[in-house]
Amino acid sequence: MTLLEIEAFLAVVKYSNLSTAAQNLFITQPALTRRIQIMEQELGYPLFIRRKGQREAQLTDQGAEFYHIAWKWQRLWEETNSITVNKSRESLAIASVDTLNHNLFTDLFPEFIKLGYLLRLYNAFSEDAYQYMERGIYDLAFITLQDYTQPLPARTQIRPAYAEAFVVATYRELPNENGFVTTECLEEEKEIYVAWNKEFKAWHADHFDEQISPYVYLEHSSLAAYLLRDDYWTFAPYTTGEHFRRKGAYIYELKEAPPHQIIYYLANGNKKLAAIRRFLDLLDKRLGSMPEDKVQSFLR
Amino acid sequence: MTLLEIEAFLAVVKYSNLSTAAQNLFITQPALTRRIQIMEQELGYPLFIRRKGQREAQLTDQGAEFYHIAWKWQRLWEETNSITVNKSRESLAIASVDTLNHNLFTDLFPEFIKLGYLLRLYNAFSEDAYQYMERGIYDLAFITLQDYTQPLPARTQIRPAYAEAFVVATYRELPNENGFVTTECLEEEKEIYVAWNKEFKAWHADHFDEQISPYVYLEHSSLAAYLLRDDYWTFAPYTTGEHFRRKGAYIYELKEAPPHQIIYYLANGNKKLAAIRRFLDLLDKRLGSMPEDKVQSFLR
DNA sequence: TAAAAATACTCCATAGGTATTTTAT
DNA sequence: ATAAAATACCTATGGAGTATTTTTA
Repeated sequence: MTLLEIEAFLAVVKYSNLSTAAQNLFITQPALTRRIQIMEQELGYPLFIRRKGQREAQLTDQGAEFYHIAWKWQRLWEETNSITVNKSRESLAIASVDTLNHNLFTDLFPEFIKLGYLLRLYNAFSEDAYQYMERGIYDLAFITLQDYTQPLPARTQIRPAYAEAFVVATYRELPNENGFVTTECLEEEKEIYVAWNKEFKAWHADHFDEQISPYVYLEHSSLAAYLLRDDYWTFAPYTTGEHFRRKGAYIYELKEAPPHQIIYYLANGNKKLAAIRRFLDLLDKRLGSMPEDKVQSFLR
Repeated sequence: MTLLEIEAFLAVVKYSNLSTAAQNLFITQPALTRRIQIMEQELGYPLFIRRKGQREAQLTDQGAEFYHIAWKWQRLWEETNSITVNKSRESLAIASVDTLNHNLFTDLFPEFIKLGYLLRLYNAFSEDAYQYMERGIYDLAFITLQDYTQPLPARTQIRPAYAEAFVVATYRELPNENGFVTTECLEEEKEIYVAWNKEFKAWHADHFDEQISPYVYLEHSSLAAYLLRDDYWTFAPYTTGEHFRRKGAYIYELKEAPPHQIIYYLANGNKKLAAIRRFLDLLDKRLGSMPEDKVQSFLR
C-alpha cells in the first residue's frame, strides 16, 4: 500500500469514475485502472464494481469498509511528514513511569529550553523501558521497581534518582490533626488503590483489611487522576499529591506512613552525557526546593 | 513509505546493525543500505548514525521519533489486512446521527442476521451523511434536520422514518404525579443540554430562562451518557431515554413537552433495495411495539 | 454513437543482486 | 585483521505512457 494508491482510491470514490479521477490525479486512465487492479490483488477483494462501458464505478461492501481505513492512512502520512525535530537544538527523549510523573518534568521544560536543549516526553512502563533504552529510543527513563525481576541490560545503567513520601489525596475534607490523619478514618471501600511498587503493596496488605475491597484497583496510576473525585481517596507519592492539590484536592499525611517510594533512572553510559547531566542537575535543584521530610534527591 | 521500508527500519533498530538486520530480512546488505538511504531521502532527515567500519548503527533523534510512527504504520497494516467482509452475506452499512441511536439498531441485529444479512453500523453527523451516501460508503443513514440548509443530493432520497416524544432522564427521583413532572421542578443549572434539533432548540428557548445556563451544552448527544449522573438531568428522545432507564435512570414525562423529534432516513434509490426494505420493516415492527403516544413510525 | 474500462505493447525508472572498496575497531 | 557500511555496476521487474478494443447506456 502506497500513498499513491490511497490517493487513487479516494479519487475514484470522489468521482465515481476512473477516467475523471485519472485526470485529477494527472495520470492516464489505463495507469489508474492498473493501480486499482493491483490494490485489489494485494487486498484480496474487489474495491469497486466497474465494467467496460459502465458510466459509474460503485464501491463494493469491502470498498466501503476500506474507505475508513484509507482515511487513517492519509492521517498517518500527515503525521509522518510532521516530524521535524528541531535540528538546531540537541534533544533529550525522556520516558517516565506514567503520565503523573510528567508534571514534575514539564515544570523543568522552560529552564531546559533556556540551556539550549529540547525535551521530548514519553510514557513507558518500567517493564518496557529497559529495551527501549538499549535501542536508543529514549535517552533517559524514570522507573519504579516492581515485583518481577528483569534481565539487566548490557549498556544501560540503573541508579536511584529520588525518594518521596506517600500522602493521602481526596477532594473532601477529612478529620485531621495538623494535617495528619490515621488509617482508621480512611474508608477502604472508597479507596482508589494504585499498586505503586512492591514495598507499597506489602505495606498496604499489612495495614488494611484484605476482606474489604477498594473502590477500584489500578495496576498503573495513569487513571487515578480521572477517578479521584467526590469522597474517594487515594495514596499518592508527594509530587503526584502536589499535582492533585493544585486542582483543589486536600492532602494529608499519615503517622504510620507507607515506606518512601524510590524512583530510579536509566541512562545509557555513552550517549548525550552532558545533556543528561544538565537535566539531572535541574531535577536535583527542583527536588531540593521541596520539603526534606517528603522528598530526598540522590542526584548530587 | 512501504511496508518493506517500515520493516527494514524496525529490523535495523532491533539489531543496531545493517548486516545482521539484512540477514533477518532475507535481503543483502547493500539492498538494505539502499532502502534506508531512500527512506532518509523521502523523510528528509537521517534515521541512523552509521559509517563504514562502525560496528553499531545508532538512532538519531529524528529516528527515535520516527520509531513511534513506525509502530503506527505496522498496526495500520494489520488493521488493513483484517478487513474480510463476509462475502456469503449481503451487508448493509448504516450510519446514524450518533452513538445513542445505535441502541435501537443493535437490537435489530440478531433478527437481521436471521434473514441472511449482515449489519455494519457507523457514526456520522447529519451534515456528513449526505455526501457519504452519494459516494456509496453508507447504504442507509438516519438523521435529524438541523438549522443549516443542505444541498439536496442527486440520487439520495430523504424520507421521514419515525417521530418520538421527549422525556426527562435522571438518576435521582423527582417529585412527580403518575410519572409526570413540570418544568418548574427541573433545576436549570443541573441540565445536560443537548441541541437535539431546531424545533427542540426553539422550544427550550421559550420554556427556560436564558439567563441561567445549563451545567453543560452539547452540540451532539454522544457525550450525554457519560455526563448524566448524580442529580443532573437531561431531555432525551424516548428511545434514548429507554436506554438510560435500563441502566437505572428514572424517566419522567412532561405535561408541556417539547415537540416530537422526527428522524429522517436517507436511502439510495437504486442500491440494495431489498435489504433496505427488510431493515426498515424490522425497524417498523420494533417501533410499533413501543407506546403509541411516544413513538410513531412512518415506515409502513 | 459516445463514453468508459480493459487490454496490448513499449519504455524507463527503480529495487535488488554480486563484486568490490573504504573505514573504524 | 576483521567486520561493517558504502559504492559500482548489472539485471529484472513493475509502473506509466500510447494506441486500441470491448462494452454499456
